[in-house]
Amino acid sequence: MTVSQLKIAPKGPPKGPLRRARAPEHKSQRRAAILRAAEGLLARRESSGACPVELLARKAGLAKGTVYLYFRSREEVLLGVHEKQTHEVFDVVERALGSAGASAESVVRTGVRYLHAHPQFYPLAANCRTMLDTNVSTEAALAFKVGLGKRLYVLGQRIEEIYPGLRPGEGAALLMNSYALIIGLWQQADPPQSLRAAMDRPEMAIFKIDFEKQLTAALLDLWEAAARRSR
Amino acid sequence: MTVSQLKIAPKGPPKGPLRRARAPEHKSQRRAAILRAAEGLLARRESSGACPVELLARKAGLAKGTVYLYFRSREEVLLGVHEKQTHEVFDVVERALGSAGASAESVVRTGVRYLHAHPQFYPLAANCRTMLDTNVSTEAALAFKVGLGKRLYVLGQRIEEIYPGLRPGEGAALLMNSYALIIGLWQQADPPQSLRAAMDRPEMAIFKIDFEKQLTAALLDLWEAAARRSR
Amino acid sequence: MTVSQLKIAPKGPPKGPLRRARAPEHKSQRRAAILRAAEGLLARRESSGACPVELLARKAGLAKGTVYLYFRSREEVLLGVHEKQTHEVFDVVERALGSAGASAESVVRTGVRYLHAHPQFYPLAANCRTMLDTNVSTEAALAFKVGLGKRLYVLGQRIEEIYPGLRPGEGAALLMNSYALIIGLWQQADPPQSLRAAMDRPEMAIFKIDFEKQLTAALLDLWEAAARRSR
Amino acid sequence: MTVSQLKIAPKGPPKGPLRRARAPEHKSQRRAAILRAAEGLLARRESSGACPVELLARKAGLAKGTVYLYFRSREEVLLGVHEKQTHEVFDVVERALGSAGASAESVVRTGVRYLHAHPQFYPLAANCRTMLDTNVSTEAALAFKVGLGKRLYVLGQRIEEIYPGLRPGEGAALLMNSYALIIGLWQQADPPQSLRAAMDRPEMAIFKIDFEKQLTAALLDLWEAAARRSR
DNA sequence: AATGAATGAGCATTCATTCAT
DNA sequence: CATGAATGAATGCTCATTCAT
Repeated sequence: MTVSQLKIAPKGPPKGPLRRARAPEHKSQRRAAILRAAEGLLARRESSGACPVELLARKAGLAKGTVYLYFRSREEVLLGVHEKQTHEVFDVVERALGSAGASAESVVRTGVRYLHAHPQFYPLAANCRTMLDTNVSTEAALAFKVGLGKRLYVLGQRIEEIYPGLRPGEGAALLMNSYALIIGLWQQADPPQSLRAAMDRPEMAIFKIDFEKQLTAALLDLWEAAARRSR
Repeated sequence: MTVSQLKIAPKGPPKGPLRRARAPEHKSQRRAAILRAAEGLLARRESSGACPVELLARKAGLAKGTVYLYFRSREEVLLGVHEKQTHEVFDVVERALGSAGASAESVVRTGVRYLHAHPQFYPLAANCRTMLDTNVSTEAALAFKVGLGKRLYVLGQRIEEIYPGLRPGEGAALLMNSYALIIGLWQQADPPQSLRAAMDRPEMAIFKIDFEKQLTAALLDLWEAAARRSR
Repeated sequence: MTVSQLKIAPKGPPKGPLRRARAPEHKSQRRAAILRAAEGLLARRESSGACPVELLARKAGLAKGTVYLYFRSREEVLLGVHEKQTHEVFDVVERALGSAGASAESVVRTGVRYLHAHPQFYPLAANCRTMLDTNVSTEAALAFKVGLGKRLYVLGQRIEEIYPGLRPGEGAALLMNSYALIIGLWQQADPPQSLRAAMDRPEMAIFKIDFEKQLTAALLDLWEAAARRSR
Repeated sequence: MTVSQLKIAPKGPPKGPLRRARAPEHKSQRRAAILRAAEGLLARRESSGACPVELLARKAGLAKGTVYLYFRSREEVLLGVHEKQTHEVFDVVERALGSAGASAESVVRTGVRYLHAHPQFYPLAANCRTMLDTNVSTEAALAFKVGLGKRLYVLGQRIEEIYPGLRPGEGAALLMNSYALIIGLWQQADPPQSLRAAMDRPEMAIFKIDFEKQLTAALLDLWEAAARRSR
């Protein structure tokens, strides 16, 4: 083994070329597979959005170029992951809102519990604005936003049914506020990598909060204020 | 005009001969000048935080290397800007809390009004978590956080004086929640560059919110919930 | 001609469309081409080993990034060149040792003659230690050294066959000493660029030695001393 | 302490400006002090020649700019250190050659013993050629070489007195060969930083030589060959 | 469709040297 | 003379994206 041969040795197990996705449903499957792989990868990475396409692809068992057959840019992959995760959160909230005896408390607690179990949601959500500003086509950004808007609309209406005094749009606003609080509070509460070790210092005590508890309380404040307004 | 400046035609605005900052107070001025230049630059840039050091330096009328005499990395400059802006917000809140007849409403409105006049605060604040994770020394991250924590503590206490029923720490938590809501809601409400043109479509109507109004309302919900709890 | 090459006029020699090296043997060829290009470049450069990657790449008809597909760092390219040259020297010595009637004199003269015809060997060899200390992975440094060691071992044994009285290892030591003398003497004898013009001054006469002659004589002293010891 | 103040805090103990060196002898003293400081610094550093001027200056208790009052470039400082060390080696050899009953063996052993006690000599000596090629004025390079040449001449003559059969110049050549062997063998034998840990592997055994012993033996071979020739 | 070799713009950072103070 | 702030050229390397195979 000479010096220059070092970089040439095959990096992984020799992969044969993947079976080709020809039918449309196969394409969707592959797209989803990429998103799933990316999600798994981001879950482990602390650096919120930095993630070379090479890694995404390898994790999905694909070659780099293949990713670009399904997404227009790296950021659109990440946006896709974020979109998926967001809709999953909305799914949970939707079910909670639809269940018998749904209340602000039950919905909020269900949502927070879900997020606690799926923390990979946070970093992408926190980076979403930056992503949309960077290398995402208007088309993709629009698709993402419109999809989000629809859910906000539908779920907002359901909330307005629960709290009949709310004016039109206040349900959606409540959701948006909740979403904002979640993202914002995580950004404050989750210590960055470089501070993990320093969190035990007395000066940092003020930041050692019980994230879930404080979030739940604040969300309930928002939801109950809305409820009160509707009476 | 130094020798090396003569070699090639200057690329940017003609620089006058730069006075050297020898005295500590001059150094502080220069440091502040860099921060001010960066702030001005970021205000114009949509890409929330990305900004080549070369540009920062040129905007400040300095050479690239000079920036590194005052900051350890590009990210620490940005963190410095964010720190400055955050303390300015806290200053405003502090004054509002200290004025006679301070109420949740007066404080919240003052804060929101200030932010409305200083929108350059938002993008950096939204990116703060990412910045802290990227190329910022533990030392700098700690200095930033500790400084923030102190203000949270002091102002939190003042809030607890206004609302005497609050338990210790609830004032700071209220501030943190407010901060979170502000950042989070801006991220949702401020349309990214690529969507500016598309905001008039009907599908996007749900996102065309009156940011200040909705923020004020939500903040008041939080603050009044705290007040109610303290009774 | 790729799209991006069209954007700006090419800075260097016009590049034909580069065939992609997919098969392992093509990769080896490309790797060898980079080494060859680097070797050629270094031969012209007096600065013994400094050479921007950009230049290496251009000389090889490649883009900068491509070099990093085949080598981990600039220094590993140079180490690769040095490795190649060193093995070529060893090849020559090996052949000389294997020929009928091989003697210290014949081997030494053959080696010196080869070096005389390939002076590009010297500057890299003289810089080898520095290279290994700078930006070379342990892996690469090890590969280089182990490869070298094997040849020293094999050739050392052959020398011990010629001089049967040598103790095990003395053959390799003789080679190493010879190598050391070659490198060391070149460093003394080859005038640096800045002194080329001054070599005719009387004070410098002492350094105007007949490099090949003095080297040959000293090497023979070493080899014959070994031979004598073995009797 | 805010983020941006971090880089401005004074780095060392506050130094008053140094007493000015006005008289010529003071200048020499300062020059020597810089060389001494640099020597001390390089002794600790494994990376042979890399050493920011800032560090050199700080180690000497001076400001960066002051160094440039006494040397034309960083490399000329290093060359100065090397020159100093080389002359110290020659001093030792000179004394050994001058002592009663001087023999090849006594001189060689004395020299090797001295080097063993002053290993900081090696890295600079090994880098000398590169230094002379990089950023050293012809004037400085010439001064260095001429000074070296004089000593080679004087000591060479003394050797020729000991071994009366040597032809003129063979004494100096013997010295030069010895010097070459020393430098060259150190480069082979001293493992670079990245390989320190790997030296215990069996494949590396061939390089785990007893440097002093092998060097002494080889030097004696050279010197005794010269002696024999003179008979 | 899939691959991964090739590309090269982009950028942070270092550091020798200058020169205003 | 001494200082150290200011300079900016120099450069290694990454990585998103393209496109020949």
